[in-house]
Amino acid sequence: MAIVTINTVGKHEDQSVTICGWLTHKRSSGRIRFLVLRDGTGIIQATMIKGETDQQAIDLYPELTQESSLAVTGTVRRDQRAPGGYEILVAGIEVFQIAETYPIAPKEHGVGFLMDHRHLWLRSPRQRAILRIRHTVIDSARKFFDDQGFTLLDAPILTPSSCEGTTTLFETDYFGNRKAFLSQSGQLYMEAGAMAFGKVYCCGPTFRAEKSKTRRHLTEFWMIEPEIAFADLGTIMGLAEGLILAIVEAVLKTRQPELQILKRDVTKLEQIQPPFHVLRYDEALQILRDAGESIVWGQDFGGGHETMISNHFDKPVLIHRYPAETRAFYMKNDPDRPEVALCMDVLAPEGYGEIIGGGQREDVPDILEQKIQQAELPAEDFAWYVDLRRYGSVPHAGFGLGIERTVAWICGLEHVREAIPFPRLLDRLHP
RNA sequence: UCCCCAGUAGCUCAGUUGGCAGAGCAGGUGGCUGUUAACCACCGGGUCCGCGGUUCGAGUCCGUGCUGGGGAGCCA
Repeated sequence: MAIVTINTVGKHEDQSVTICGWLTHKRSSGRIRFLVLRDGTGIIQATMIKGETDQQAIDLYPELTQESSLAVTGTVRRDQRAPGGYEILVAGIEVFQIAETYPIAPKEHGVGFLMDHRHLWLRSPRQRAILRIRHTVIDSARKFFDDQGFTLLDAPILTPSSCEGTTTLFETDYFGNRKAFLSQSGQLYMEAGAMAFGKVYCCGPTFRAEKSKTRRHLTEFWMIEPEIAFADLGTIMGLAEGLILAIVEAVLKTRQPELQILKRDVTKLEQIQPPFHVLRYDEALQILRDAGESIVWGQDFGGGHETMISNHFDKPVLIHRYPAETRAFYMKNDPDRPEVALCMDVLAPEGYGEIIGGGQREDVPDILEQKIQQAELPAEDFAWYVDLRRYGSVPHAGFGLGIERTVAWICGLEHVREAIPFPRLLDRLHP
């Protein structure tokens, strides 16, 4: 007897199969009983009818609780009344375990309760849809880079000092007399990689010990960060557009059922077509001023500002050449206009905010050293980084794409916490 | 760190002017010959977040602490 998965059950019409899965819920009416099974690939209804189903299985029905693990054997039948079009006419049931009373009832629950039960919440259709889309986002992004000759280069998680210097870091004292920190970006290491491989990217977790408590923030989140040698700001702006297009295309192509579960308006995703809108910081500033915001040149945009800008457009917006003051020390200033940096952000549509940040890196050793000093960073920690400019320095650029914000945007989520299997937030570490 | 909101049954919530603690779901029992979060009847289930105060009387009003949620700043 072949064990088949629910998504392939249609190929076995009128054949006897075994399905291994969990009972999501059950119903009965007189002499007919229904089990709804989930196996990770789909959901199917199993039907027990007196006279056609083994009496032993029918007698088992009252014992079967939500989330009990079962192997159900029976005949695959096409039936209009069954969700999914097919059902199993049960011959027999083998029980792996009768589950205890399951905390997550088929009804609405509060966020706090669901977060406390995240390990079980993952079983619900909505969460599975989101996390499958996350898989596709990461997978398609990696394919995009792989196909263009990038090398995956994993960045370290434990680092001797800050990549950016400003944000709060997670500290560990494991390394004796010197502190170590959890990485907040793999970028500096990708720059070293770009000088070795030409084009590299990393994809991994990053950590920010900021006391941020908003729907866009996680304490631990994932980034995919490409870095390219012999490249300038324009190169990576094109790369960013191509990456987002590739991700959206892959999700639309392979995740329609999941988007449907999420009730996502796919027309919003279908209109993500090239070319994206490209604005200078000054132009974005003008949009805000026209909307009545009193914002002065030199100020960075807040979350509300980003939403206002992105609401002007129906696809992602690239904003470039922000005031250098608002950017990290490693950004190269525009030689034609030194008060702005050769940097760019990509704002997702529908108010999802910044999903990409990047730019061209400072490639002159003396200027970089000055910037490190101005940022009041310990020179010795960055000596290796300056070395990259001493031994064959080249123009190079890269960016980081936030996985969870991208997933939240594509899925149309209210909060990034659902875009990662086990979210770590301010004051939330469990489960 | 700051601002706003909430905390009542396992879960989601209602609880009037301060006057006997409630419903739906989940759980249990029974019924129903095709259900779609099935339905119907019945049953069990409470530190009303903690502490202090006002009052004849507090789930309700006041103070305070804790927990959770939303937002700001900062960021992806």
